[in-house]
Amino acid sequence: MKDIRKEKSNKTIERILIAARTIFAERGYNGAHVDEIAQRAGVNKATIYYQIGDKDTLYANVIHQVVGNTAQNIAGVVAKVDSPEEKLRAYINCIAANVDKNPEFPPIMMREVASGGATLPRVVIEDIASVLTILVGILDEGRKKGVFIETVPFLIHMMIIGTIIFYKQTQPIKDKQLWLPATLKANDKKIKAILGEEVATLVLKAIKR
Amino acid sequence: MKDIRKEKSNKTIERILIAARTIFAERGYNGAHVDEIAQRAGVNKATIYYQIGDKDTLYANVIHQVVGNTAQNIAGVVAKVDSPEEKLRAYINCIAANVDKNPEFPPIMMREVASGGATLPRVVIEDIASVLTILVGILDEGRKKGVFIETVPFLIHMMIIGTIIFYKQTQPIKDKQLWLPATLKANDKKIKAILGEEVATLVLKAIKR
DNA sequence: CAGGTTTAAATAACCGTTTAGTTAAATAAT
DNA sequence: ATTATTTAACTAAACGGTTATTTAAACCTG
Repeated sequence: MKDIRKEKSNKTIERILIAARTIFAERGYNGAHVDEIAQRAGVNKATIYYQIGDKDTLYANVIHQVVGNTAQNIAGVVAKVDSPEEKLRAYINCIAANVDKNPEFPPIMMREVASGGATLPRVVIEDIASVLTILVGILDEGRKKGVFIETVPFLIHMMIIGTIIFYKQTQPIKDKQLWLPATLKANDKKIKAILGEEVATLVLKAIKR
Repeated sequence: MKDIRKEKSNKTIERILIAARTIFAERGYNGAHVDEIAQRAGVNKATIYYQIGDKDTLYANVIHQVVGNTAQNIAGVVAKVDSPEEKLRAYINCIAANVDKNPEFPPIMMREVASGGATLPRVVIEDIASVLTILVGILDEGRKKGVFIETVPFLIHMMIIGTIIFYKQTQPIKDKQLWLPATLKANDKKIKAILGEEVATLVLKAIKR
């Protein structure tokens, strides 16, 4: 027996969270206005306060939804393959796929990092830590087996995530501008679909013994 | 015949710009309050409007000061060496050095990218384009000489700048947190001084034929 | 009608910008 | 040289628009 009221309010909450995610991603925390989120969600502003709470709480919900699932995905995907190379490929591809599915991830994460992670909820920080731990395991195993050189895991992770996020987020900026030489716009389309593979190839080549 | 008033106002403008740079970097455009900048600079709020103009103008001044000089630096440094490998090393090291000298660069650039570069002044965009053009030249020459593989220059640039900026900006966050495994904190100090070299080595290894 | 849900309207704090006025240095007039 | 006038630099206070949050009334829905 399903409670229709609950369903309705669930739908309302859903709509609010989707609108909030979009607008927080577009304008950042301070640039996003509750009025605009309400309008976008098609609800009255007060409904947000009734269903979710104040702006901080709303933002925490959004960031948890956006960043939260990535960690478990990675753990699952990496466990499915054997060699360190394959694991690293899976790791990178999984991040790229998640960014792809979640266009709000890059801007939100960027602004979060830019402000020193001051507002990052504990949960999210733990997610990131667990992802990092997985990478350390992969790199360590590869080094022990003699297939990877000695590396600084934290730097490698920043290389992976920095490359993916920056590329994804600057792509639209580049496309909108007419100022750059044709050489740059050339090999563009063919990458879009396989950014993860491209990055994986580069990183693997960089750290292979 | 020296005009004491002029000297005084120059010092005032300087103080305002320094304060503004710090606070815009810390909090972003919307999070930065003119009141706080004035307080930090030790001047009355209205002085900012008298000497510089409104918040937009103030921000444009800051971003120009922070991003402006990097482009010319790179061009100069790259021209000094010969082989594509050396040129790329110089390119990467120059960016790293600039980020090092300019701690406000990462957060400001990140937020700028996050918001789709909507507020980037024309001048800054031209700077970035000229830097990209230099990289295209290096990669092209390397490929023609058979020392580099075929690459997507835009992706390589995002790899370089993404890695450096993300690493620099996440370092303090990481250090403040106690949650992560000791393995991660290990090889840390020895990198800090030579981040540029480290990134250059990785990128070169990745794109060498 | 009774409960949860949504809404329009009100509130209050905040923050960018302006204004009107003060201080003091530089220049002109006596 | 002393006084008067102009000008640059700065300041305190206020203005006005914006925006997060609250309130109380209307609205469903069972």
